[in-house]
Amino acid sequence: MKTLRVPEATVTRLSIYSRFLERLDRHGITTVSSGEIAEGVGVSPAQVRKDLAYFGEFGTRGVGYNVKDLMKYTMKILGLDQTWSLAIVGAGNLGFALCTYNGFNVRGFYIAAVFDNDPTKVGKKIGHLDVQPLANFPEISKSENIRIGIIAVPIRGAQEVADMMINNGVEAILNFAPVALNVPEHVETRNVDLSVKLEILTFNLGFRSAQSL
Amino acid sequence: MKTLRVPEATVTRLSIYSRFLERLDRHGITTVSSGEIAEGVGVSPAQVRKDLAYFGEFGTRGVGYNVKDLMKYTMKILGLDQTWSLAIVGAGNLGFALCTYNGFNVRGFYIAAVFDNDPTKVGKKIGHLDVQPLANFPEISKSENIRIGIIAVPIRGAQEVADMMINNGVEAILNFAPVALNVPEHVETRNVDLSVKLEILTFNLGFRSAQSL
DNA sequence: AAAGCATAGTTAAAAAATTCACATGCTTCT
DNA sequence: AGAAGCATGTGAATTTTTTAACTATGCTTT
Repeated sequence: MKTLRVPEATVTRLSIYSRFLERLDRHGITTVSSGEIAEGVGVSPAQVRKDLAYFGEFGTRGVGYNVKDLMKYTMKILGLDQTWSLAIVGAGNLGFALCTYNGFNVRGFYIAAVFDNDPTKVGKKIGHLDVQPLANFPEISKSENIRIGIIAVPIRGAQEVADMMINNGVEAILNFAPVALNVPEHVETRNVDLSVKLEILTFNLGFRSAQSL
Repeated sequence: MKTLRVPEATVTRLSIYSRFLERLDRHGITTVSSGEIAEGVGVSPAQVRKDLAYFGEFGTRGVGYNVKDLMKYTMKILGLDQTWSLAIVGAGNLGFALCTYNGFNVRGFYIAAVFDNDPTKVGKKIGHLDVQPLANFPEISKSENIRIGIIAVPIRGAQEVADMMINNGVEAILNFAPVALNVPEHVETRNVDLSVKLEILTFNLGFRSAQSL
């Protein structure tokens, strides 16, 4: 089998292209060129073509790409031709926001359950969900076929939650706690760190002044 | 002047190192090696040293780095030796979560104001803040010296909000709407896209199965 | 039907980022 | 004081990623 490592940056961009195509489709646009995609998402046309080339040939020379088709292909590649059930652990403000965030549903994610071990939160309603005690995780993750977990607890609890998830069959974790999780090799994790991007901005604001000295 | 472009990945990691050092410091640890930092944040020791080398020599050969000092240096480099006033536009769930998120204060960010033009939201309290109508942005951004704006509105409103921010002196924008903003060259923007990382996970879950066919 | 045009796909070159390996220099121990 | 040990800092090598240039192909128009 042809084993071709796909750069993570390519996957990231694919996700962005995919969303952009969705938007074009909603606007009734049927055809798009690599240049237009590039312009729309802020990369180079060559980059767009190169990224897509990892996965096949999706366009028509001289014409461009069929929006609907390419959208479907990209979603398929990203594994979004199925619905993924998610479990969120942590029903604080962040957990709450994630639960009510609409962007997930649109992309085929379904938040199946929210957990917290704070007794003042357990039982509270978030949208159509009741906040569950952590003790219910094994049962629910099984019945809902949870393969992806989201950690929205403070640093101190994050590793413990991760371990618990993994013990219950979770294969991938999206971690909002700013800490590197220690996980077995077969488990995928990615961190979302809300202040990193902000600090890139402050770095650049400062660096620019330094440059002009 | 020595002009040395610093890779964005380096800045990203610097932010992560910085937070890790903060944590070590809170635990009373005074000295740390590149290897320990690397282990703690999940990169290679050489990477840590290389990243730091862009900015100077902060360690002692044979010993390592002084935690407190390196923490201060990294924060200084990131521009966090001052308090940054932020304005959030969008008081939906995400805006709310961002307002109440504690991680920002810790790193020297201060949320000075929240805006929304939904009349049902204006005037509501989020923490100590009243949600302001967008019309108040010019006045408040001036009096609070807002240089960084956060966009937490849906796609459709994002560009308009960005334009408005820029017209009022905002120099950097953190954008949570999944769309590429069109901004003048002197304005820095970064997007935070909550579903991209999730889609990297689903890609990897699927790709792994594909590999083992 | 043929020619021209536009854009995808591909290969090669360039640039960027990471890793490697070692020389350097501080600290400690004898 | 000297030697040994250890971890930094750095220049070179490697790998990865991006950019650019080129080629091929399908559509449209004449």
